[in-house]
Amino acid sequence: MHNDDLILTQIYKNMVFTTDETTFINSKFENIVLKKGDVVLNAGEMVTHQYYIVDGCLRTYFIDLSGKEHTVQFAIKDWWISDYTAFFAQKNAILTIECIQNANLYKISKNSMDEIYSAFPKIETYFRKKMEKSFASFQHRILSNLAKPAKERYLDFITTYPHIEPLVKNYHIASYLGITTESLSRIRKEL
Amino acid sequence: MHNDDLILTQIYKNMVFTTDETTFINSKFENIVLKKGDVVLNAGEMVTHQYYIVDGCLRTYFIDLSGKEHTVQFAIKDWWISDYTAFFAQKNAILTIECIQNANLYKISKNSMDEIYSAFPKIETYFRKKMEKSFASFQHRILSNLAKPAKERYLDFITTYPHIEPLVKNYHIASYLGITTESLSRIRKEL
DNA sequence: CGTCTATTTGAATGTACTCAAAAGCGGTGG
DNA sequence: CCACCGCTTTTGAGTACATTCAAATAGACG
Repeated sequence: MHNDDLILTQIYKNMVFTTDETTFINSKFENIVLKKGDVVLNAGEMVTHQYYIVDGCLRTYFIDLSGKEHTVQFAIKDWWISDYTAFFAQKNAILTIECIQNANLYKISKNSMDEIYSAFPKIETYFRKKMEKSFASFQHRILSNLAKPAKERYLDFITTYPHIEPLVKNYHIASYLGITTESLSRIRKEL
Repeated sequence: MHNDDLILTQIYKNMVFTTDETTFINSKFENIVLKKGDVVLNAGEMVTHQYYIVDGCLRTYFIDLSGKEHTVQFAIKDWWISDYTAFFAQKNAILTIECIQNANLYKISKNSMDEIYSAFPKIETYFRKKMEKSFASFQHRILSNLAKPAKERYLDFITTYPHIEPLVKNYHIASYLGITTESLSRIRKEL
């Protein structure tokens, strides 16, 4: 299989395109290889792209006024990642995107996405539905943060994302759960 | 102006439709009048509709295992409200939608939305963008909950939603901020 | 083995919580 | 007009949980 075909078969599963369409869409993607520790996007920079993860693990985080890091999202194989708030509005990032396990990505610009949307309404539908799922998982996380104590949130995390847990450090999980590393350590001791 | 025209001019501002299109879209909406205390949707029920608010104020809330209420969203004039997680997936609600100030709504079913989407891709784009904004505000709230102490979250709330604050009780705000009424009272005393 | 990073442990502190009770506010009916 | 009732907010005292800061262990890797 030709390398360019790989993008579409992975990203737009179950969709059928002509050769011309395939060529058009593939021309909008660019491959990137990252090493652990690499930063794809720094807070403050203009956000022009979103990233599809072929393999590896990344996270987005936010640094608050007191200097503390807060992990917003982890992302692994077959997930999309960006600072979406800034991406949608074409503004400067408040999040930093960092590679935490060697990764292989495809990036695509917002402009290219918009071109694809107008050329292929099916893809807009596909992304609207993805967005709806993200919306649902964000809402679930808000409820979880409001309603559950740290220990249960930790248990939820490791059961909901069993594939992510082994790829990330405990202090990443702590910053995702909104607690300190020390508190997470104490929670883990109780289990 | 004929009453039916009102729906479209309010909801789909800046979009132009023919008479037939207007008739088609308007036929999908149904008007509802609610009084303070009325419940539009109960947790556990199938979620088939979303609601556009012409006037009044509603909220969605979640009741956790210990019986505590957690307000997920407030909504006023010109906002949409539903249990979107359940609405998108056509599942049973985990949220309850309650009217907290006499309200006038238009409701529309998911099926009707899908029909409108396929007939008018512009409307799908419009809703995708709305979804993107909701996504952004949810993310903002997650960051805010993780990064800021209760006092700042309260100040953020009253400055971000000055039109909502006078319509809701303090205990609603507390349950939105994730703190108790007593804590909110103490925070307010300090200001 | 030594160094760097990550995790754990301890002790003191602080913030928000629970439970219980008092005060404030708004509307209704006598 | 005022007394009463229900609902909302406030106050107080004791408690629980997570935090901070500092230091000790445990792992990973050259």
